[in-house]
Amino acid sequence: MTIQLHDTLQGRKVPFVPLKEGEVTMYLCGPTVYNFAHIGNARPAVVFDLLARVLRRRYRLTFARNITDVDDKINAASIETGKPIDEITARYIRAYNEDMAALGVQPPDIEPRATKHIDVMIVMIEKLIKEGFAYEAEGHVLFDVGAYDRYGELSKRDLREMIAGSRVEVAPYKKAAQDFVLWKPSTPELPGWPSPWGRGRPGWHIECSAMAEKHLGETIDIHAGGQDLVFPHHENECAQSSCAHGGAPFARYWLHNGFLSIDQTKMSKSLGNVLLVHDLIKTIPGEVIRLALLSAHYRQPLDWSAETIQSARRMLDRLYGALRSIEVSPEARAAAEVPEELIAALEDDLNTPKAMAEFFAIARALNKTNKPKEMEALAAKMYAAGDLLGLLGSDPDAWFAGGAEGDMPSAEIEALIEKRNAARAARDFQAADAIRDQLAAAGVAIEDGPSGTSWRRSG
RNA sequence: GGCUAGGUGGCAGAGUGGUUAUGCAGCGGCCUGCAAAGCCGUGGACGCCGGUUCGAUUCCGACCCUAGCCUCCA
Repeated sequence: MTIQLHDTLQGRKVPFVPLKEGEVTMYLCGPTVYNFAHIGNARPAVVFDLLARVLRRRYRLTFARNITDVDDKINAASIETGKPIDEITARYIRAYNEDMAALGVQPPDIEPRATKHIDVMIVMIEKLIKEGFAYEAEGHVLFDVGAYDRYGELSKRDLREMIAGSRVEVAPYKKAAQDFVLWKPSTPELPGWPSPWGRGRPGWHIECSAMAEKHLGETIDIHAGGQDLVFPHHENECAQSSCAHGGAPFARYWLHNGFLSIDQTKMSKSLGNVLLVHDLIKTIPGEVIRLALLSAHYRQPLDWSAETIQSARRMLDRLYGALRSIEVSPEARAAAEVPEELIAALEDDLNTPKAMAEFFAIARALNKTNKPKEMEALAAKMYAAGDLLGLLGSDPDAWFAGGAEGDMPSAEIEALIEKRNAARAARDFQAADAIRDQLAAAGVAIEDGPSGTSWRRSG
């Protein structure tokens, strides 16, 4: 079975066949580094990290995720804080990578920065002007949408309707309202680079086109990002790249993740409900956030709430619970393979809910058996599945010990359990239950099993 | 207004032209000193109205509702 992916351009799920056999190129629109990443930013990072892991099983993947480090929002942040632009971008690039790492996101193969690719952008813009797809006007260079007859194909928009419905005031130097900026002039205070059109800076869309071309070639296999980038960002990238490359397709598969809402409402600064990953990971294990983001299919909308988090935590409780007190030798772990059904689910347009159902099926099989060898093999299988999904990276006991904030130190808990077990051995159940109540009051739940008593912070 | 996605059991969330999603919660049982965890069993669903069909939650059409985009935004 070939991998199936939903392509936005074709509007349906299609078999994935890379351009070059055995090799895949993928580009994901990364962050604009003017602030910490919020939970909505984390969704594409996590989702397409998983896709990268799935693709790497079969192909040699080159995965690029850019960093936009020249942008009006960054300039605004600099003016607002009085801090130099470099300091701001360096800070948030580092924070972004730390935050994503906490969510189990593996670093991409290439992390190109816009400011390091100005020369490539200028070459591309020159080419677009030369070929008649762009024009210069008052220090700006604009893409001439009218010169490209396939504009609107990706976002399924009719150009005429867009002009009619345009709500933006059209700059006087534009030939047409929908023409977009490739290059714009900078004032002396703002970042700028010399160019044939004077000192200036690139427009947003050209960055991705230029960086994708430089690192992945003229036609890339997969271009991914959030649904809201389809228009105008990806439509414009598509137009620029295709026109600069003699009509060659820019991306062969366009993947877009659905939107994330917070308590059923749109996340926005004005509502004050923007949740930063940086803050969330202070109280919620990164693994919980990752699983929560993967708990719905990537193209579906996902609502983020206390319940979403709780639910992901419970799922991990169950998975870790199955693995508790099972020793897995390195040999067993090396021999273990991810179950085919789970891989099949992921290869079917990244059906993570189905994959999780398969994951739970192994957990159930493991809970059911009491044959040591089988248990070890199943546990090893779970760890293999966890490696693919970017989950189960902790030791099970550590997971339960750290599940929630507790004011009782682990050593004290262990001591009380020992005391309670002594009481149980003496059949003094009243004393034993009193200790259990005491632990429960401190947020610690205990479980008596055949191999002794285990505990967890229940939160 | 236009475009694009959706509307599934108490909640989250897959999937399918007729047969168990899965997780959490509920109920019954086993296990346990009692619990918990686990296991077994169980109830409960496909927005509304038509159409196609032996049969539709699944296909087709209309309608209602929701979200995103159309302006910076993952």
